[in-house]
Amino acid sequence: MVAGPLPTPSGPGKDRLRLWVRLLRASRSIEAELRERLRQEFNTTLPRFDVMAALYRVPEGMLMSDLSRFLLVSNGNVTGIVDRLVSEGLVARARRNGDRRTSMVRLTEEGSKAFAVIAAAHESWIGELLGNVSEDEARRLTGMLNSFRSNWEGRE
Amino acid sequence: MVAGPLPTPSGPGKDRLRLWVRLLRASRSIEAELRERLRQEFNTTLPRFDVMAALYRVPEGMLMSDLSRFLLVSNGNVTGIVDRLVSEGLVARARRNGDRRTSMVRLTEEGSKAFAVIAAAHESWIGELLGNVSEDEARRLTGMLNSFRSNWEGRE
DNA sequence: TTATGAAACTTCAAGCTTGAAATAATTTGC
DNA sequence: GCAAATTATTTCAAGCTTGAAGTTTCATAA
Repeated sequence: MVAGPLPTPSGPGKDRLRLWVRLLRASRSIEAELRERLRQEFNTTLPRFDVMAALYRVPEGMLMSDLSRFLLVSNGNVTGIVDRLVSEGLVARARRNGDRRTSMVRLTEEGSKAFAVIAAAHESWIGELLGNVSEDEARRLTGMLNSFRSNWEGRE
Repeated sequence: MVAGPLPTPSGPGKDRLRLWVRLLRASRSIEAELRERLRQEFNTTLPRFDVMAALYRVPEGMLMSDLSRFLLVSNGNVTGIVDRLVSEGLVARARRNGDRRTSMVRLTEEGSKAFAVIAAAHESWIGELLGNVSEDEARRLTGMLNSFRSNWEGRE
């Protein structure tokens, strides 16, 4: 995945392959740095941050399945992460009257406060780590990344 | 990480944050698709593919530590993946005379043949999944991604 | 009704991943 | 030479991740 043959290859499709390798290396580097800082500064993890970020947008909460779809991870995965967040008092499950299979998951008051602090740091880290990209360039890159999403997304 | 607040936020730094979210979602989607196909078609995993791809470039082999640096994963991680590849007969460890702490890890004949087949499929998958990106656009995107690597890389 | 199927979750085993601690071998400084 | 520091690797516990199998609840319809 990450490898790029050393005598730089050429041929049809090689440019896309190279793009993918770069994309993956970029996101892995940034992820590694964020994970490290989240651990050092806030004693938390990236998956927990992801879940809290998703919930922060929606005070009324989300279903487990919505959460898993939104975060692009499996159902069973979310169960474990939410379990840990619940045991830390940052997240709460609320059984619903209508459908007893589902439960709304939401940030607790404490979780919401904690997340706001972490999110502020997170945003400034991103600003630092992507500092070489101008705001304008960032917008253009974002647009280009959008364009190739449609190709495989929404198939499941 | 993946979350983007729904009432689209604005302000200084928001464009970089949005870029990061897109970048991460893009690479996660593609990774998920590749992982699925590697499993279905070749009964293997992304980490194993990564290790084999790294080794394929260098017939004489790599040290464990070079492998871990190259793949941006921890040392202990590589140990486990290489262990499994060795038990599958795809990779071999060779103790060196010079330095008995280290061992050269290389693809076996079988591993090399197997990888060539998988790599061809992989490249065509990438061509398919990034089909919306023209070759020209791919080159430009790659260049832009390069530009912001230097900002945090090579710090450790 | 009531069975049949679908949907929302959880559980589970296997594998991946990390950071820290442990081992072993080499290098450095005295 | 030899202690101390460094380097290369493995081991380990904890957590993340997946796909598959299992449970409970709901929806459909004969």
